[in-house]
Amino acid sequence: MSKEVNKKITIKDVAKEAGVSISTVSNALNNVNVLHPDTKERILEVARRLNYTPNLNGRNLKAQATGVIGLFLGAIRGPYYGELSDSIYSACIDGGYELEIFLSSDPSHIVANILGHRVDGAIILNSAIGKRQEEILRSQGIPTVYIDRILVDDKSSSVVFDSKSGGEQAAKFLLELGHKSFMYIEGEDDNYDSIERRKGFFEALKRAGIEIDKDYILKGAFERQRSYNSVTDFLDSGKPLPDAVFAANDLSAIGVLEALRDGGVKVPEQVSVMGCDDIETTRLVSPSVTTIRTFFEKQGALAVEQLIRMINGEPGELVTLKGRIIPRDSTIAKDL
Amino acid sequence: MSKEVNKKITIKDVAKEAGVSISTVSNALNNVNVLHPDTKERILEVARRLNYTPNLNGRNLKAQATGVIGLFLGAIRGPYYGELSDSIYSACIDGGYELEIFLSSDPSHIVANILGHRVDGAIILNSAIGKRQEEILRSQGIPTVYIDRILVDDKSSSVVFDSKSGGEQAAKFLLELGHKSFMYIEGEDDNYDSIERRKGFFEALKRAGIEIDKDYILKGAFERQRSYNSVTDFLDSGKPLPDAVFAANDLSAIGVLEALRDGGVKVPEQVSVMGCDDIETTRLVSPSVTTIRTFFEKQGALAVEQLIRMINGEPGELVTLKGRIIPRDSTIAKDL
DNA sequence: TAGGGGGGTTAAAACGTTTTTATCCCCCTA
DNA sequence: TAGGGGGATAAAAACGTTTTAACCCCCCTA
Repeated sequence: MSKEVNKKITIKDVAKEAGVSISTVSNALNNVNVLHPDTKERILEVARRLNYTPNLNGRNLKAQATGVIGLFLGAIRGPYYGELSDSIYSACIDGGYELEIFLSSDPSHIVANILGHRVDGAIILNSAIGKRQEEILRSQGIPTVYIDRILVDDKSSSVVFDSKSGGEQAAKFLLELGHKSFMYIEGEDDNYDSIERRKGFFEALKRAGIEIDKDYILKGAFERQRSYNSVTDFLDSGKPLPDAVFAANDLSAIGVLEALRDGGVKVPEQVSVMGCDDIETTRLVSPSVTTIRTFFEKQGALAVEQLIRMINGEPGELVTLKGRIIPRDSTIAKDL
Repeated sequence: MSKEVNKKITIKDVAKEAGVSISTVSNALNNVNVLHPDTKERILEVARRLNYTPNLNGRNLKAQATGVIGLFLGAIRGPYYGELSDSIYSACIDGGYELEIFLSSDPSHIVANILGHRVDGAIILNSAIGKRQEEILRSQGIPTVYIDRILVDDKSSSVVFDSKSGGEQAAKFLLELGHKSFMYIEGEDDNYDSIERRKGFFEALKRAGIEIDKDYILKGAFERQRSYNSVTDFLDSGKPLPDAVFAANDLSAIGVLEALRDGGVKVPEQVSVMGCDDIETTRLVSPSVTTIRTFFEKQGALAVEQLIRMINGEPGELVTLKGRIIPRDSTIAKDL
């Protein structure tokens, strides 16, 4: 069980084999049009034959720009991150950049990777990042796009779903269906979207003269199981049902649906339920879930666009996406 | 719009600020216990104050081993890759390695990244990789784990779900429920799992004296919509319904469910349906879908384990995971 | 024939680390 | 007092690139 030493092919090997200097090889590979066509062709042939692949550490060490964009996530599982990552990837390629994805929930580790890899820019979707890390990135002038918080300056952009307006839309939609009493299932504590959705929802209801009692604000943590439990506890308490439930995201709404079904409550006949995000599963469960599409594929493309703008020297911006209500079977007009 | 030059803090800056040489700084940072405690403390303080972060390109250029494992995927979206990636990440951390994820469907680009980043090992889940790339990796002695194909040698391991046995399990389960006539929804063409699942399913049925007619083998391509369309076309043809449908994966099974529902066929009363993989959605739809759990979280951990074994000089292995039937509401015993 | 010019190639420096080897200085001992 | 030893620090080489500046030849022109 010995760690084998595997000699990798370097530019030096190619040079020796082709009988030229390493600068000549470099020129041949990088298409600097200064070489004799025959020399160039010979070198390329040798490189191909030896399966030469440039050591990117060497290249990036020398280069002032690496051509790499880094995406920093806390985790990938779930219905959200995969789509987002794929769309970010496409946008990077279209923009002429490479993408590298780093998973981590340790803030200083994340910063070490951003700085250490000398990425040209970073896209961050990670609630673990704190003030101190933001400050370091700013002070070192790394172009950064945040997707789950708002922070805008010369080198920082934010691309966020307008969650407050989402909450307002939900309230408006449910009010127009004639509902009068409501329940809200909260998202994760301290989460930007969670806070804003609640704010928008509550303010819109207030404008319509409606307040929500504390007992009708339940914990959901953006999770299905957590929401299921909260609603089940509520049903056990015997309090009167609300006309409608707005959950901070779709997973949560699906948990609500299950809890109501298991509790013998008919949706949408007795209670209307709606979520937010429009993940695929909302279409597959029955009843299908009314929700707000947040276009998170688009968020990826916009994030990359912002990042490339900043890499090119332009200042950061705040980009906001509005949602759109997708009516499905879990909501129905209240018959009076 | 000028590309700004951002001078990054290097070890040299720290050395100058602390009034020592760069070797001393390096020693301080890497905990080589040879420095005077005061010097060390002073240097660490300066490094912290300047937000110094080592340039990994420099470090990796020098090092013979980078401590990095690379995960190479064609895409992340969907219910599968996210979970897998997360579990690979955890296993890497536990094993003392960093993980970097690269998205790409261009085979030579993938090889360029594996070799170019000098990762200590690679995990590949990408059907785009071909013989030529496998050969290059082998010839350069890069420890590699394949998750969607079988290739085993000194530096290559494979960690795959035993799809053939999965197909057999499905057949056995449905036969025991008393079903006599079957439909199979195929996965993606040329895909390892698709081929094996079919083989296992068909062979087990054959042993029971049952053959499936060509008209009852439908295209599904592992996709929900594609499967929906195929089944809908089948219903339109007016041919007699089978007792049970086995779909090559869960997404496909869900598409079948929808098509049957929309075609007025009751599941499981008229037709039993089962899938494979046990993605979360199978629990959420109604009826919930009977399926075979493939433990793809475990696959990640096993892949990393194999990789680390090979990095330490041991030869590759074939690791096979057996599935387990998860009975749910979409299957029922045939009443005779 | 001397000088200039230019096409083709190479030498050398630089990027930021780590690591091996050298240096320095002080104290101890003979 | 000379020499040795050892603790602390520094110098220098090396990793694999890219790039700038230099070089070498040959041909052309004056």
